[in-house]
Amino acid sequence: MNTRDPAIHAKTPRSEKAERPVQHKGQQTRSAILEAALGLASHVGLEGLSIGALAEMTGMSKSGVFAHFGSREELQISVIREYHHKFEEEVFYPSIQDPRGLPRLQALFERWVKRVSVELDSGCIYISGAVEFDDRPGPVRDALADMVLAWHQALQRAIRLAIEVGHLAPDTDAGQILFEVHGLILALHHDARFLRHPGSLERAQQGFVRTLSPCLTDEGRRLSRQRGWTVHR
Amino acid sequence: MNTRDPAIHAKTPRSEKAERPVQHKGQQTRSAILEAALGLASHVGLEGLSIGALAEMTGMSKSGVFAHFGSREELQISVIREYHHKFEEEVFYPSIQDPRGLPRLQALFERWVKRVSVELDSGCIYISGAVEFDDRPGPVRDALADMVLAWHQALQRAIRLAIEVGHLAPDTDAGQILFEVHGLILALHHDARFLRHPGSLERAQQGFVRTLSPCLTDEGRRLSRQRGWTVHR
DNA sequence: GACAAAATAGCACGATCGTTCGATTATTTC
DNA sequence: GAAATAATCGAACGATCGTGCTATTTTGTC
Repeated sequence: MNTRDPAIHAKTPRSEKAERPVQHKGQQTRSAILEAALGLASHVGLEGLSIGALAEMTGMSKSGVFAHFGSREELQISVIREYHHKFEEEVFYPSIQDPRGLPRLQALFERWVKRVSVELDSGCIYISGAVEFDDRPGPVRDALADMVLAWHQALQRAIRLAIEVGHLAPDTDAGQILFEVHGLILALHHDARFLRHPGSLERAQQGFVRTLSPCLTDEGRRLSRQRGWTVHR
Repeated sequence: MNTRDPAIHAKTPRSEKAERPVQHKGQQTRSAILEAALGLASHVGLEGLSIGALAEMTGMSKSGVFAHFGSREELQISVIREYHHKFEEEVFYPSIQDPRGLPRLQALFERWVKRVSVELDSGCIYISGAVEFDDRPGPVRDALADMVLAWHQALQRAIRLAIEVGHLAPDTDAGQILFEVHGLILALHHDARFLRHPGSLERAQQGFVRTLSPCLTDEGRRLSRQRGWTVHR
């Protein structure tokens, strides 16, 4: 179901549906606009989003597009929420099917990597948004920060779980691991998208095993070997 | 001298001075504009730079500002070059005074960290620019990529030097180290500036020693101990 | 099919953007 | 100090931006 309770909980309330006459045409074109906006924002950023361009893409009038959101800010926030939803659907949910511990952690990382690097040609709104709004307070920034924080906390939970099930050493600093792994994703985004360095994907993956390597327990080492992890200097 | 040959070589030719009548008033206000632009761009990004805002900041007319650059693009490129120059002056040159090997590498990292995190309140144009222009071909992107690449190569040289002098193991993958260390800086920029997490600076520093740790030779380990590096899991 | 409501279009507004051009002031050169 | 040149201003341009208002069309309900 698409109304599934999000497991990457964001603080933003989702109860905005109180329509009476059950109309669907509106929601339908709203979704179409949102999808176009998502594609556009991933190229030109959330700040680069313009209602005029969106109108042209969807073949509507400017005011027609505008009416669905009421303001540019609300449009931006909606785009962020839409991206969060897609991110949950493509990265989080499939990965928590894997058994907790190293397998799940690797699944999360792998899908995250895929989303950031290859993912057709669209950039990551979490990353570009963070740069655009690190100096701009307001509701857009707040919404973005909520989503990013929720995702980080979900990741940290997965790391802690790997400690609890005995794949990572008990004195492992989950926050530190998260910081470094997040850095790998950001470096990947930078090198692959901006510098267009080939081989960045392998660099990120190698970084992942290099980061976790010193934290592995005997059981974790056994698991990682059987998953084909090879760690170079 | 401020016309020192840049050691972080960028491919862009610097021979644009062919003035005859030795005028200085122009260059002087140009510098003032550029400084204001640098401050503004570090807050709102290179794309957020507007000539109108710059005119207001410097107390000039729009066309007065404009005349110094001839186009918005040229202004952006000039800002990038100015930032590169400042970066060289504050990060690169002071660090290569340190002896080659681990000391120099740490000095480079430390100053880089400082530039990205505390540096008053201004963000890093290399980082924000990379996100803004990863999808936007053109001369601005090219200029930015040149500068970033030059800096990365300078760093990689420092890493290779650390291998050559025997602080890092001979089979160390310099490119991989660069990738991961760069990731630490990006994560720092993200967590400190966007999420405003306290303690991000320590996370980055701990990440630095964690990344280098498995590559240290006996001599490198001795050196790092005497520099007070403590590596946790 | 009539009626109500929702969805969309059309038009105009003030603002700001980068840019051009001619006039004016400031600076440098002789 | 005069002449020449550089630096700056002021006004205007077309474009695009977000937004508000009023029609008009489309949709869902009975």
